[in-house]
Amino acid sequence: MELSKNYIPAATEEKWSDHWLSKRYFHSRPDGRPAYSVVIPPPNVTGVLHMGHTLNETVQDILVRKARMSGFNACWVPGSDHASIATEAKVVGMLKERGIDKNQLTRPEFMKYAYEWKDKYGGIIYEQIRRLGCSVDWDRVSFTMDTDYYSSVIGVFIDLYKKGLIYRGARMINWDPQARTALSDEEVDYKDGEGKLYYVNYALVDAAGSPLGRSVTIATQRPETIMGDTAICVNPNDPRYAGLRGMFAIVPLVNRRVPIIFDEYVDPAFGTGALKVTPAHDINDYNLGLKHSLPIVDTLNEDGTLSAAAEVFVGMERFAARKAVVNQLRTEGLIVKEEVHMTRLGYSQRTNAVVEPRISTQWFVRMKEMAGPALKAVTEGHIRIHPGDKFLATYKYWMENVRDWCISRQLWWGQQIPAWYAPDGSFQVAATREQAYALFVAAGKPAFAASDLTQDADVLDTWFSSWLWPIEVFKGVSNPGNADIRYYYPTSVLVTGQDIIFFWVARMIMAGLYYFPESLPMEQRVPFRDVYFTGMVRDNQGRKMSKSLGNSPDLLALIDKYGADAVRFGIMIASPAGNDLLFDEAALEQGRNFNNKLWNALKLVKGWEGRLTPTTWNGNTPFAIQWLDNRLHDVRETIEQLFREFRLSEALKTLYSLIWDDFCSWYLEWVKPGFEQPMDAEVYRHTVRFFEQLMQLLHPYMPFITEELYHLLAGRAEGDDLCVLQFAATTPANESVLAEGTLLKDAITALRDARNKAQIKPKEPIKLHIHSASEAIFRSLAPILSRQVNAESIDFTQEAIPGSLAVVSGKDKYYIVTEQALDKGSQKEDLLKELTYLKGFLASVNKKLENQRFVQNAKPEVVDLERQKKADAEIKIKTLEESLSTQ
RNA sequence: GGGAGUUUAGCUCAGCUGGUUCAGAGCAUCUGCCUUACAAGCAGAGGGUCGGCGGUUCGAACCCGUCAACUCCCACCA
Repeated sequence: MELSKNYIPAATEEKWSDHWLSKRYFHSRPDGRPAYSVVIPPPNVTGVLHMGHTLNETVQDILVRKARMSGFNACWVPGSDHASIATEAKVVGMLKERGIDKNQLTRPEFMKYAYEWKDKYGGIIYEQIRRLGCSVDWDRVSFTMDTDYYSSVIGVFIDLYKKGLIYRGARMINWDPQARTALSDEEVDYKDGEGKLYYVNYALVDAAGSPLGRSVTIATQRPETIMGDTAICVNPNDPRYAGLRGMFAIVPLVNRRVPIIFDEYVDPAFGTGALKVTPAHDINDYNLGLKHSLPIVDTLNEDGTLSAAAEVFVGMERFAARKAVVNQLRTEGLIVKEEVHMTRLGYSQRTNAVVEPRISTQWFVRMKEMAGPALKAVTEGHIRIHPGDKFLATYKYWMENVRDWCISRQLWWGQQIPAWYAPDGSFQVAATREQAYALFVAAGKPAFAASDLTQDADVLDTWFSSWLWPIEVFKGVSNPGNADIRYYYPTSVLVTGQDIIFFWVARMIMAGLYYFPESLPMEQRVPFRDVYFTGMVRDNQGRKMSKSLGNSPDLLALIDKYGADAVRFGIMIASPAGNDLLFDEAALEQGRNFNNKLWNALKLVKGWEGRLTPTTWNGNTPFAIQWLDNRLHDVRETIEQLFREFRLSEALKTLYSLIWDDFCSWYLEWVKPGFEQPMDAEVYRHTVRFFEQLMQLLHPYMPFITEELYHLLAGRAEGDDLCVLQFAATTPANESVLAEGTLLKDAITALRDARNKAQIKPKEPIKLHIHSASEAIFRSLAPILSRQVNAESIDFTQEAIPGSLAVVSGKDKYYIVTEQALDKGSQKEDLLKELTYLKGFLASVNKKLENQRFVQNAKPEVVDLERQKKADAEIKIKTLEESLSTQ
């Protein structure tokens, strides 16, 4: 079989992707094994996967594949989120391009376009997930607007409403007067700009309305809202205004008499310390109004012109009205000062119009009741957050300072709120018109027909559907108690971004605790046992990835260029848990190079296959095999520990080094036969076995190339595929074999370095004399050592060899004898440098040991350690001095 | 404005309960090699006052205080 020069990912990846799929390896059904279930954080249905997703998906696939190979029934549920805001914005944009205005469409017409859009673009993310090698169960694809899912969301809304956990309340929304629509917070861009602060005099009157000949000055940026003022507010602790108690002010232009109210909300240091209160046009004013029972005068129309309630300048556009009001106030001599003031204004992403804050009635979920148990689930350890407790503080802060959740959105794409309004404005919450009407009937004979009811126009916040995700993907809401939900819930681990800890993670915990009865133990109600937070992916300059910067790479292009395994490697190798990841293509190159390294190792090993010779070692296992065998045991235990701690990047680094250094650089060189020499059959058999084990360990990270190599290494029976090959139990390594390996590697490195520095040519053989307390060990290692340092002979000595080049490594001394003229200069220099360092080191250790307070206070084992260091340093110094004496 | 986090070699990061065989790894750099798997490679090497200052301690990258820079989430003050 001819193997190509380099590894070519494309064909391999498609082949295995298809094979795994046809074998249905990733399809899961409840059985006798323990479950390991993961639900994908559903990406936006119309989006493409960005590097943040790639990181999350890769982490999940690593965990899932590892579990699948470790005796678990692994189930990874894929899916997508209808993402009401983002998707609706895209659909509206698409319609605009076609010359269609959303406002001209009926709701069903719009929904038809939206579903068309979803069907067209929704598949892109699934293709990306497949190309990345994600081992998801394709039979379980879920979507937050699926029929069952939709009705589950509605059902939960109705249930919460019945329990009094959902209520209607006021909230300031962002209004776009040009588009005549409400905007989500995400659709508002804030820009700093220069504004003007106008200082306006309000005349004061007494309770009877008689002028007092005094006035109060307020500062405002929005004089056009003056006509909506319903109070003046000052701080009760502000001595300047203490005398105003019981007085009233006259609102200019409209001459409305409004009370002076006192509230600590007002900052005496800002402006004049007196605030005009306009409940209809500012959320803080609105809250003040609620607190002090003030009337609301809404002076603006939907299109941003002044309404009849303004009384003056009715119909004028708001900014024109501002100028007009200012002029009028100036004319009346009421403006005492104007000053420039830096301010931030919100602009609509859709029309670039300045956003107008507007009070509106919205639906809210009470959070206090739900936050308590959700906090407890984490603080009591029923859910463990990784890494460490880095995000615990954030979570606690959120749960303890929770605000009620506004769940209505002024959009069409989403689950429409199941509230039905009668012509008189009263309403009932029910799944259908008929059920709602029945409720009206039950409440008393209504004077209207069912057909007169209108459904609430708003839809629910996307998070109000995604908080049910870990339950409803297993049909836990729509078909309670079914086999899947009983087997797979709670899920094993949630992998997601730290930025949605509150939006999503906390709310899923709330939903799980709310949905499953309190009679069950907490650990059966929580949606997941572990949460693993990934950081944000940034570009290599630390900037956030964004479309406008154009620094967000196209995942499929990266896979085409480097291969999926290299992309996975690159994104994982420098991905500290919970920290931001600075994405750099250099890491992907490293991944590609690693692929190639594996490929070349395979070529080497396969080259031996054709010329095997019967083994000659008669039960004496060669050291190289003993050593790598134990290295594998050692690393496997390390890897298991790292996985338990979710330190996946560390685990990959460990594997990278095991494969590149231990296996390729050391082991393969140690067992490699001489030029044109045959390969020992037993050594070959072990080598293939080691290679398989390495591929198995690496498989969760780099599934394609490992599967490919597993099959190229040997013929496999049907169904013998790496992705389902079960790990053997780990056993501890033999420490003394590992120590001998270290000794051997150190000796080789030291001798090669000495050869380099003395400019002994690689082909020039040397005679080696070793002076070591570990002579027996060196004797057994001599065959490897001599080949690796090109020594034609190895002898053991008790004293320095005259005319040789001395090398010191640890406590051992080596003397190199060669025909070639030696350049001992740099070698001697090295020895002297080492000697200086050791003497300094010894001095510091001595100083410490002479310090009575150290000897008395430090732990005995620490003192012993210092004494050991002293003894070792003294031996090494003696060794060095002896060696130097021959130079 | 409130909360949280980060700061260790040129870059990305390890460093577990404080103890100079812990100042480390990878990448990049430099030197020598087209050595019979691999130049996308091999063999080596150099490189850091652990953000600044102060404190606790026999001893601090690690604990405490303070300052600075950067980041994220929330709120956005007339």
